[in-house]
Amino acid sequence: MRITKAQAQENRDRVVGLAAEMFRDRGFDGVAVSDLMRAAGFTHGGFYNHFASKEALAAEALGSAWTQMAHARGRARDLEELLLHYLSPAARRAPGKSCPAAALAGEVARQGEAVRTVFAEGLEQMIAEVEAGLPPDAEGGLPAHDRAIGLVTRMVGALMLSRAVPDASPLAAELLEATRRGAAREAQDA
Amino acid sequence: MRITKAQAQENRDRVVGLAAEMFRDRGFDGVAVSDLMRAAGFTHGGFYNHFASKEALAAEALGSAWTQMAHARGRARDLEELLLHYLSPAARRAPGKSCPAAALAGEVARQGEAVRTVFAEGLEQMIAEVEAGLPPDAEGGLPAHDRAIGLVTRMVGALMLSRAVPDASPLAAELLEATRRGAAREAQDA
DNA sequence: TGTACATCAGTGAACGCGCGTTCACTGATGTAC
DNA sequence: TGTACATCAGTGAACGCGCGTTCACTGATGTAC
Repeated sequence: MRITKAQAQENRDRVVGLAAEMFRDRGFDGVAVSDLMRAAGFTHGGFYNHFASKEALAAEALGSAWTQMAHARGRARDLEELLLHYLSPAARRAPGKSCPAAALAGEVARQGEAVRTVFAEGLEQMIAEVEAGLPPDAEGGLPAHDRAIGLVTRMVGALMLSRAVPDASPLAAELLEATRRGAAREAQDA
Repeated sequence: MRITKAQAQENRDRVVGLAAEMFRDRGFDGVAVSDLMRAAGFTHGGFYNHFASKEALAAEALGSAWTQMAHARGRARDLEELLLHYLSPAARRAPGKSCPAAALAGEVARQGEAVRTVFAEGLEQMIAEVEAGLPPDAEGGLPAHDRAIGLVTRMVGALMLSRAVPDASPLAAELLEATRRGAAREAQDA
């Protein structure tokens, strides 16, 4: 049953990519190793040929999710367009294809150092990119770094809270829309 | 072994109160029914004399956590003092005694309707209280409700993200401090 | 280039463990008279 | 007020189940000659 080294690498990549999506959708605890391997088209026994543990995969999958997110950010022309996508009802409905922070921050806080470090790196990069898209500091205004942190915490908080509230609740949409208005204003004029 | 009705009610209350703290500290999945009952000084078998299921308790405990939080908010003299407590390193270190939203929003999104409804009610109340503490609308500024949502999403997002990042990471403190500065400014002048 | 053998990705059964929940039981409390 | 019995909060063993991880095995690939 041995297969090509290239094929093995491809299989491994598929598992990591699937994990990046499934973990965001259902949480780390919500995805069993056997679920994941079955989704990838394998039996669960082979998992440990590729990964030292489920937590080691979690760290890798989180990194992969951040990379995907960074690409999605790159596709937006400016901060306003980014906000529109980030805080869309579609993003709310599809955590698996959206921001890792909004989907996993709560669980990451209870994970080991490796996972948290990867989380911090991705978050730092997100803040830096948002900061780069901001208008220059106005006198009497806050420095761009503070403003970037304010925007990112608002984006993540709003998406997360909107998902926690019942789908039919007016709050679900309101959180996204109000944050979009408030954040867009900050993205334009300091 | 039967005990007084008053004693039984007291025992039940103790379990709910403990659950409110333990769930915030370790997440719903991180607290076993037997853990909880042992912490309350009982064996686990009696749990179902009081609660229909673990999820039913989760809904009640979340309500209890929100009530505690509302009392803590009431103790703050103004929005700025509230921010100072909410975004303090002490709050970061003690999720069990802090905001239910920051501790549980991610997991709540994957819970049943009952839990999510209780979550929405507590969040709505928090937004309303923050709104009541805001300065009146300035012309050309955003309405107070939008500003309140902006503040709450920032507070929750910042606390949550700060906890997800390694304790030693500069980001952990930076997220809290930058958000405190930015939010305090918004709490004062529109 | 061809042959012999070591490697190792994937298989599927098995492991120990902790989980949520159920249940027969106990005995002090609550209640009907 | 006193007595007889039903109630039910708490006990602790047991349930079925799914989890992360391990392991002996398979057989095509990779490698040494």
